[in-house]
Amino acid sequence: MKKLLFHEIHQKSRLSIKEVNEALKEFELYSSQWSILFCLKQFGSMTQKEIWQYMNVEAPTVTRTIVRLEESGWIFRREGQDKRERIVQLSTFAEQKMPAIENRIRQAEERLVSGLSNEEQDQLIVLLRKIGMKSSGEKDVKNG
Amino acid sequence: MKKLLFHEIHQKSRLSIKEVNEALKEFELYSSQWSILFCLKQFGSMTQKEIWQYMNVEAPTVTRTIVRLEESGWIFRREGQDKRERIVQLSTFAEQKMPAIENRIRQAEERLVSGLSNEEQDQLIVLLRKIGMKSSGEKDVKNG
DNA sequence: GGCATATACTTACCTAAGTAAATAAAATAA
DNA sequence: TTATTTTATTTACTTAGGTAAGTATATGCC
Repeated sequence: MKKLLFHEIHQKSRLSIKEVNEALKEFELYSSQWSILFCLKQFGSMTQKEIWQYMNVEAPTVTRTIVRLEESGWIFRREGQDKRERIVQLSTFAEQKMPAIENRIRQAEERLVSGLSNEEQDQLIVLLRKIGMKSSGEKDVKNG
Repeated sequence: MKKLLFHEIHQKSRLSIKEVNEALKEFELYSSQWSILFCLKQFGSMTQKEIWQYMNVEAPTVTRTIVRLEESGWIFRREGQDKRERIVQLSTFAEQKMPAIENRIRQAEERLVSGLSNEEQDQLIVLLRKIGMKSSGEKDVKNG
């Protein structure tokens, strides 16, 4: 019986999250919090909308995680020109800690992919990125 | 800046789950419920432990999902020889519905992987399965 | 047999992600 | 200008996953 790709991805995703959470324990962070910090590290200050759009999650998910990151001092928020939006920024505390955390994460990730050669790792990313991308010009699902 | 594999997998996992949940709506099922039904379809009656071991999740997760599947009539449970364990079995209702649901899921999955050739799809599964496996051959849990 | 340990499952509580609806500010139409 | 619609964020509630601890049955050792 042919196994579904969906299940394979789902399982490896759970496995990765578990590994990352384990690695983050010493920093008292969770994987979703890390994802946002990593995002801010790359792009600098961002509105919440920019964050959830980049991360491909919904707005409420980001709200919740951001609130916790703010409470624990990793980020802070300020008003933008547009008073609806809130601009998120890393705290200096976070800025200082980021390199060590990123190191720890890459270390965990290396363990996860230690069974793959470098070429295989690159190939895997290429293939993953093709998931959910239409082959030919097909209608978008947005207005179903 | 090199993007982390962890994030790629995580994103595609969420995307797949969303797609699968959408496909399952007409059957009033959720993706995790489907995963268990699919498992039982493949292997027949199983104890809860066999289910969570095969699915690589923790026991409480399976308990919760199984309870809901039982309440909505998709499965039922009976005692085994060992009175601690509970043997899970598809209901005849579920047996009848399964082919249609599996069709619907495979259809959703085809949309997800429509950007990949057949060779790429096979390659992707091969690479995914190597994640979390140490370079020197490690044993699989229960490959059906 | 009786006590200690192990096993299968459940309960309680945490993070994470989703949808739907509420709120507040901005943009647009009348 | 005022009224309507759109947009950014939040709140409430649901599924889904995890860990830790509790319960009931099996198993081992004395």
